[in-house]
Amino acid sequence: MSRSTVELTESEWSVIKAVWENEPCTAPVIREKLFLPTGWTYSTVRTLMDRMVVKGVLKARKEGKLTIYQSVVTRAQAQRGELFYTLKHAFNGALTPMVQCLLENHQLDAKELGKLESLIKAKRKSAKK
Amino acid sequence: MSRSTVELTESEWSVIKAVWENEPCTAPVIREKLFLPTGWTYSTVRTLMDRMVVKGVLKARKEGKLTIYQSVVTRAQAQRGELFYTLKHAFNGALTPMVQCLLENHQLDAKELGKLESLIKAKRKSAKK
DNA sequence: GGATATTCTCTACAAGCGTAGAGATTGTCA
DNA sequence: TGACAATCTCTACGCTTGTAGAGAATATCC
Repeated sequence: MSRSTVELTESEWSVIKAVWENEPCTAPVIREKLFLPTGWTYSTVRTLMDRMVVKGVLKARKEGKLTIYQSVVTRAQAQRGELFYTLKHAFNGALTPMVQCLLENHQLDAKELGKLESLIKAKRKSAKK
Repeated sequence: MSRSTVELTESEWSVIKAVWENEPCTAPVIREKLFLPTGWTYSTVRTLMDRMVVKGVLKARKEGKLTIYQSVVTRAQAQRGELFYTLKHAFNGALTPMVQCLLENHQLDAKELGKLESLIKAKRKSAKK
């Protein structure tokens, strides 16, 4: 697990999500996918992607005149990074208040609540041994 | 509830936490509190705080030559902002996977698990009616 | 009333980020 | 072989953020 916490901006989140769903892929493909929600030009998308390569969250290789991009950071890694950033800064590392905040400000149906309960049960079991 | 989602940078989190614990207070007090963890100079802290006033997360009033600061955004609001940002971007709004990620990457003792369970139970009860 | 300490104001600067245009290359098809 | 179309490269510019110094204003104490 190569860590060292990933930090992504809002725009970078848009890009990397599109990459995850289309990789390996070129910048024009990503621009295409993001055009409706963002309206970004090719230049914008390309700049974003190249900066993400520098940051190490994407990698690029040349194939003829095309540049092919792939993710370096997995979705799970990025999620962890974001979530633990929040846990640390907003909740001083305390998990329970975080979950509490989540529950208090979000509508959940019985089904989802049940799912959460079984997650906890499973966790309890795995922790025991 | 005055909302419209708050966004704070890492530095701003440090500042506002210190403010919550000391308000109403002056910039030198905050600088004092943050000096050990950050090493920031007075100028740095002051600039940060004034920018936060412009953003509307702090407010300032003059009292003689002193400037007294107070928070505008509550801890709960800031936590919600941060948490829902993460929920939206990293988890596409899906709460269960978010909690799952949390549980999978964090050590929890039986006591904490129990607490989480009772949170869920309480939620279920309040949702029912 | 001058020396010291405290706090303030103003200005600055480099890096990061959001956004994009201009023009060069290259591939393709009539 | 020339006209389009697709893609790339390079450059830029304004805003935000992290960080802070220089010097003015004010209070304080001998």
